[in-house]
Amino acid sequence: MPVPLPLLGEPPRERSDAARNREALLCAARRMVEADGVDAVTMDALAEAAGVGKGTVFRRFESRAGLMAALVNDFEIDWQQAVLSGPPPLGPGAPPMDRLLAMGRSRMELNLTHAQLMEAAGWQLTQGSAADSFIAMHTRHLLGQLGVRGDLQVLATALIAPLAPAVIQQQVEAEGLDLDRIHSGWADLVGRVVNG
Amino acid sequence: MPVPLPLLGEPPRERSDAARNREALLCAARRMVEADGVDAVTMDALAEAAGVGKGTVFRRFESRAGLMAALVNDFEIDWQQAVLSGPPPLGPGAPPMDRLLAMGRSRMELNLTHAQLMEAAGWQLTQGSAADSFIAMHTRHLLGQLGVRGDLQVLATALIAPLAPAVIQQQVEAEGLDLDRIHSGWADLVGRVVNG
DNA sequence: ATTTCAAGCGGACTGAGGTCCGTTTCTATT
DNA sequence: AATAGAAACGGACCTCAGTCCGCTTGAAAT
Repeated sequence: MPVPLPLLGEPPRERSDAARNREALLCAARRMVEADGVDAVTMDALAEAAGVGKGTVFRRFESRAGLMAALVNDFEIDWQQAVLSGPPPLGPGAPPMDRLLAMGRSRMELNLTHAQLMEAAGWQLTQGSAADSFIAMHTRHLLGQLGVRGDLQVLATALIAPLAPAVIQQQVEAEGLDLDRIHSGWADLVGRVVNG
Repeated sequence: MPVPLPLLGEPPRERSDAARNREALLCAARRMVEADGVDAVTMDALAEAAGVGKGTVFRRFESRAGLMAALVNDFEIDWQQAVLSGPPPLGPGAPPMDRLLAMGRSRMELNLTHAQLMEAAGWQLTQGSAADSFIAMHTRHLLGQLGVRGDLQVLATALIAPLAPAVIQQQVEAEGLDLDRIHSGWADLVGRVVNG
């Protein structure tokens, strides 16, 4: 019988009860975040809200940070889709510079909106994981199209660093700047890099 | 009698036992960090090592992050001194561009060396506190001297962001880049900004 | 339908950060 | 030297992330 036949290295597929619990946990977590904020999501409370044991929560998500990363992942997927195949200027079709500036703006907004969640996700996602890797790649790609010469890997990393949730949040909430101004400054920076 | 006389708003001076305990705690903490790393510094262990109660630790430093911030503060003071009145090119006397590049290099090294400590200090210091404020101010000042036009506050923040401990650490430990390369890339960025 | 057993489950338990409050100690004043 | 009261102290106590292990269950094979 043509069973899914476990391909080399593929995890052997999730059991149905496991899948059900994972969904229940994610749903409950989203509800709790929406209702009472990120801090209200304790692992015990989440387990109870989802009607499972605490051990199950950790089995599914490893840690609190892992859970938060899973929540952030939804937005991340959408955003990557928008960049890869959404409408211009964020998506393909617009001139590279327009796309780069749109990416910066869009990322600032995303990072500001979900700053708390991303903070709670910690290293699991904020730094060093697939998300950052994707942005760096894309930025590098656009810089290349714009004819920028130099160490594009390091340059791209440097250009996205100011978009980090903590940096944006600091500027908005402590220094009282608005996103327009921050984006203008960043656009200025990008402009100088491209025309340097 | 010429008592210190409490100047308006000055905190009323620390009691002698409090000062003694603060020193004992900081010493013990430094020893523990050196001996077994940042993670080994638990509040209970620290209290016992310093021979005080746990409540005292929290009275002095508010939180674990606050304690770590106090430890980082030592290095921070030294660094700020070096920038303000140390030998060139980091200190005054060298051309602004030399100073700026030296600042970047020096800060990268500092942030990489104490990445764990700074991470543990969290928002207390990594973002939004006096330390960042000082660097931003200084960067802005140098950019001004270099004749850079534009929103210097935002521009300075953007230029400093890639020096953040997490960013440097990520590049060195996960991407395998060395500090020379990272600094070259950053210098390139700065050069483009100044000559843009 | 029955068997088998890996995967999943739950909740008691541990360890660490942070709080509280009754007790002790410093210091200013008389 | 005695006194008063504010500041500091200490450690029991609370919450919450994370672990462990004996029990249960889903699904593949007979």
